[in-house]
Amino acid sequence: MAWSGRLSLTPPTLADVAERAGVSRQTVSNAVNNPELLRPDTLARVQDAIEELGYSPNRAARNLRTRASHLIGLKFNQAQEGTANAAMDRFVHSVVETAGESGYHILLFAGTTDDPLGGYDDLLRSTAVDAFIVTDTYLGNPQAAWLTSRRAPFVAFGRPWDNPEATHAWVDVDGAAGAELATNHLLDKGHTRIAWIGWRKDSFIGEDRRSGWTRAMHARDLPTTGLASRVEDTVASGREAASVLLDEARPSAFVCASDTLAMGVLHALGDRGIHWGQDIAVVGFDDSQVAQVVPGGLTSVRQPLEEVAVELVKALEGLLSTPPVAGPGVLLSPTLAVRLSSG
Amino acid sequence: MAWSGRLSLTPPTLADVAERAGVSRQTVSNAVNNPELLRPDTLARVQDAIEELGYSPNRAARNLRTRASHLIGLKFNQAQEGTANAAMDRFVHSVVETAGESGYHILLFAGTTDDPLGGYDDLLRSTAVDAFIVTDTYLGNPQAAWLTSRRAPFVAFGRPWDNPEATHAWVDVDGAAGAELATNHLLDKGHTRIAWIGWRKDSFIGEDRRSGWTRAMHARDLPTTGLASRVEDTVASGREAASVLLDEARPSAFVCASDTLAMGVLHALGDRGIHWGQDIAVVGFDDSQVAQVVPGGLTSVRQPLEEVAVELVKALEGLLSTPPVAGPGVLLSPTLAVRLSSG
DNA sequence: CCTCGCCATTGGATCGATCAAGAGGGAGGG
DNA sequence: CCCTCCCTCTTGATCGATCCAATGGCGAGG
Repeated sequence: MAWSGRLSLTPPTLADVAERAGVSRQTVSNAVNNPELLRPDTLARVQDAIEELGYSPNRAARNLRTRASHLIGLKFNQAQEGTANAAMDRFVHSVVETAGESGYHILLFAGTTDDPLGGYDDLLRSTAVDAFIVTDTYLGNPQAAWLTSRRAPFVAFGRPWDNPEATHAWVDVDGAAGAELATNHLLDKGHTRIAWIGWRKDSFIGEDRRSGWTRAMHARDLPTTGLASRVEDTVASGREAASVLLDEARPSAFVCASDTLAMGVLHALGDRGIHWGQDIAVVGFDDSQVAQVVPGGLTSVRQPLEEVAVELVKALEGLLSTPPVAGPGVLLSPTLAVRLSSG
Repeated sequence: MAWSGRLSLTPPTLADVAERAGVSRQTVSNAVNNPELLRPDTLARVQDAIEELGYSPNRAARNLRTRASHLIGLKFNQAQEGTANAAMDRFVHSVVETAGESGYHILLFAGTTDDPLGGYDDLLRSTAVDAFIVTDTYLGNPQAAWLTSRRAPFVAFGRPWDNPEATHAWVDVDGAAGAELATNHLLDKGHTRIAWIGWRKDSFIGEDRRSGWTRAMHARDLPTTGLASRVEDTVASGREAASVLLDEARPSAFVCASDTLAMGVLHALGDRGIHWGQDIAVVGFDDSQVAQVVPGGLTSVRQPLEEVAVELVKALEGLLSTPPVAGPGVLLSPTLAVRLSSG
């Protein structure tokens, strides 16, 4: 606090504290970083001086010497307009909070989808960040491989689908388990003809989630043929797919790979004057804000993003410790937020 | 690129480049920061060396010497669960992108609502950031005053409602104009009994938006008495308020201070079997994802967050230049995203 | 041909912290 | 009584960039 009132605009340095406390610079440094090395009375004296001067170590100087910035790079991907996938918001918040507790801050940088490596290179070379958190591990995304080749420490939110040999740390949510959870929820309610609306076949995540639906259906000896549709992740596609399925397969419930698609289903049901929730059940995926506020509420699979953040930070701490500890992948289980759309 | 293949894990330094190019360190520094000072042939030689070695200036060292980190602090506030206000997502993305173009990165830190100053102090004292972007300028938030007293450079997204004397830079969106836009849109469609559902009276922002509705109504000599309700920003409150208004005031349209409240209205209309859009029009505020994907779409006032980001960064650049240039406040106009809920 | 002035370029000091050794003093063992 | 060891604290060097003042070379003018 103190220095803010002084005329000089430069914050106090370690040397200032040392002088005031009548000790050497190194002793002040130890008081901050290795208090157990000091005699209790000396420690107290130094801490008093720190308090009086309002001293806080200069990060740039510390970073320069220790070759660590305590910053974690995260590319901020904006949610697509017109979709319901607002997971980034919750995820980023969790990461910021968890990382903060471990002494790390999050540095955001912009990313364009057409240049997936943009930004990483510069931050890495200028040693601006200690590590990265990589989020979009969609098919063919070269980030992980590239970062590995650069020996850059990073942790991925998302499995390395296209490369089972990948050795980097990752954390993911079991999408199949989520879809299974949703399907079983509907099965328990007595539904037998449960349709699936998911993403196009080239999406590993979509196929993973779909497999959960298949698994749950087959476990009860129920057929899945003709009950699945794979489309783009837009409301319009979901609506269209639902419409076709309603005509051709007469399902009594829908499980969707995203809340966006689920909204499309609600739309299609509304078109026909069908009361969703009562007549036909719908379950979405991601527990977006949309699921939460749509009248009645949309039952949706909720990813444990807070846990994901905790695991990511834990993995990062392992990577950045000496010697680095590369943990294996972590797979977390989602939960189901039950609302009126499933009856 | 080159150094990634070397055995040594330390990136090349300015001295390495200097040696390779056969010039002094200062010349390399100039090649990077003041190329116009060098003779063209020298510049080319140095740039070649930089390229060959894959050199990028070490940020910590640069930050230490120049006393600037080129980082902007931003407290990341998570959207409330169960509300539709996902503006943070769009806003942060815009800021990250705009700041990036000016050579700044965004450093996120966590904030708890009960300790509004948490995080600021530490970042400021450790000179981790050059400036802050402050977003939640709700009533009684001490951030702005506190930062001013610390002489910390910052720009606010939001007017200093409770202190007209405040001299800091700010950027805001004209909420009154937004509500007026929405109301006029409905008036043009022939509605005359247009209700308002807004926030509690102690919200400056809420009262500002409300004034736009009043202004538009009065401009056409239409009454507003009995047509307004002020509640908490939740779906349930909006639903309840709409229900009461429907019984007591019989409006043919609703203008709401948020998409969350508008969703409550849709809910109330659904309860009564009223077809929103056709029978009764509804307009929300913020153009959240919810407004975009709800069946038919919710007409909503859209804040020009991209422009806001541009103005914020512009103001920051002024503040951080030497000498600092403190711009006045900037007030931007929102637009209206028209969808089916308004007919 | 020599001197002056200008501009590109150089070498040393510096930012503020931590690292790596080393110094001083008291306790314990021979 | 002396020596060793340990514990606490100090001193000088260092991280890699930029600032500052000074040097060198070159062309123009006398």
